[in-house]
Amino acid sequence: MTAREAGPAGGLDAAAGGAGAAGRGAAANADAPHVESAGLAALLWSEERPVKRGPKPKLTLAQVVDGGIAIADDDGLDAVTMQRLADRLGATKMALYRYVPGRAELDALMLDRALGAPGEIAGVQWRETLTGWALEFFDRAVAHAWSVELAQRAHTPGPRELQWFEVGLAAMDGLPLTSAERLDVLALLSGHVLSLVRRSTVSGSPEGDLAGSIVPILALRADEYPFTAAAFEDASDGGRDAGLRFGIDRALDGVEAMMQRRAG
Amino acid sequence: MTAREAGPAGGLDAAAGGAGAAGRGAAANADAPHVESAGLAALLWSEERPVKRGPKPKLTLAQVVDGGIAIADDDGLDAVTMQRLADRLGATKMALYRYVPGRAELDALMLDRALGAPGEIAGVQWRETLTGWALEFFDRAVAHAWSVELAQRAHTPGPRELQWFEVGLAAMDGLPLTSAERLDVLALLSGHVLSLVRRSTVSGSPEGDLAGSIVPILALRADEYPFTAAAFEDASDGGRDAGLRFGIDRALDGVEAMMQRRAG
DNA sequence: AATAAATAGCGTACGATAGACGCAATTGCA
DNA sequence: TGCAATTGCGTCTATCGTACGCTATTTATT
Repeated sequence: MTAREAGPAGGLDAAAGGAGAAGRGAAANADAPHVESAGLAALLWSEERPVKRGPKPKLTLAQVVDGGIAIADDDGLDAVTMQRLADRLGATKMALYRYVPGRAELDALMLDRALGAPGEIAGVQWRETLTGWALEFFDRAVAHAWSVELAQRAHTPGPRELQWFEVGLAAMDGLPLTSAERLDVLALLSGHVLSLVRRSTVSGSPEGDLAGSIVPILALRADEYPFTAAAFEDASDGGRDAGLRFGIDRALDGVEAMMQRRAG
Repeated sequence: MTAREAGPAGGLDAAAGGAGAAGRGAAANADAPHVESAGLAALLWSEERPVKRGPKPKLTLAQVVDGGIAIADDDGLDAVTMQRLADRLGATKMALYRYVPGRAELDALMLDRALGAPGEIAGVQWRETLTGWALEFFDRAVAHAWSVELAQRAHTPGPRELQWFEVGLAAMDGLPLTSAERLDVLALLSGHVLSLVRRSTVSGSPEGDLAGSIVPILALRADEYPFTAAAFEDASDGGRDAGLRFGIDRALDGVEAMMQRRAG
């Protein structure tokens, strides 16, 4: 867990300039050029290293990352241990460090690969484009529920994550909004989406969500929490992802209202 | 890591009915009545156990939980280990298990205690009340930035967390919204708030936020991500928590717009 | 063709984690 | 005065990430 400490530890800050890296958390296998100084950034942007001398690698970086994703999909993020990943790939634990500097970097690679780049989102109107953006983002995230955890940690964004930004911001091109406001819109939407992904599929277990654990408690203490008890009783049979649409629609209603107010 | 697996493992589902608990993940120290069958729920609602026979406990549950909170405030959630907590309290690691069944339960207790119950939120209008609700929620969460992580995991809500629901729902009493919609409003607001808390204070380190790590990357690849590069360049000197107000205001604008549409 | 230089795989550590188990000392109630 | 409950905690295990260095393999150079 210590190693999973978020923040700019280890090789994360190496992306901040290329020079001055190799600090205290110097990567394992400093002798492995495949990985070396540039650290995470080189991995995320898959900078090739054509120098070929020693034995041929048995694996590829993509295999390692995909293996991690497969394990996470099956049994959750915590099941992705170097040992289990190695077993799956038919290698030993330590062999993996020839491909990935450490667990933190593996996480970053898994995230960027699992989310993927946004597809072509139909829509000429900003509003339907942003709605599609949020819905597609949701779909990607629920498909790999563990990715939410990684996405909301401090991390170095990968190329595909930046693509999401790009597409989202492009949808707002020409609107009467400042740059900060555009980013705030995406933050509001993505925060909502990620929050809902968590509720939808917490640990993949049935009734693992908040409503599932809150209802039996409220049954015993309905008098202390009248509004809450009533709300959860009424809403128990609500549509599956109605909350997702509701939040997106309300957020964009709000943006629209602000722009109209600003225009008139 | 295995033990920190989120979801209804261990004693979490014990809250789901009282009966039928004590499954596979039976709590440590099954011989300790202080903790025993009821598990987390009994702890969260601080059900007393007046039976006094053996030696007097050196500590109290509150001391243990507060100790954990203090460590998390200082050095983050990952620094809260049973060992360190024991050192701080002048006890041994294993002694703590007399007060708390395990790490997961400690987390739940820390969360409920750190967030606390909402204070008296001034406001007669629903809108200003909900704004105050969100802002106060933000303040509480930033004061204990680690709490976001716990709040967004699957967990059993404690009494104070339910109080937040209650206050938020009460603010919407009488509005033309369904129960599901009221819950969705709170989900949208809280998702936004928690998301912003993460951005504000990721791992407590300077420049640990997304903008901090994204800017240097964009400097190298501005041509591939023109909108993103431009947006972050413009917005770099924006107000601190302007994004918080923006999201809250937009969300509530959206709710208002929907109600007006519905009314007329 | 022979040699040197890289590079991959990985065996063997180490320190830290959460937690199981059981013993010994302490205390209240009969 | 004992008996039963209860606390503190010493010991032990399984698992985690990963540092270090050896060996085998492959290519580039001579």
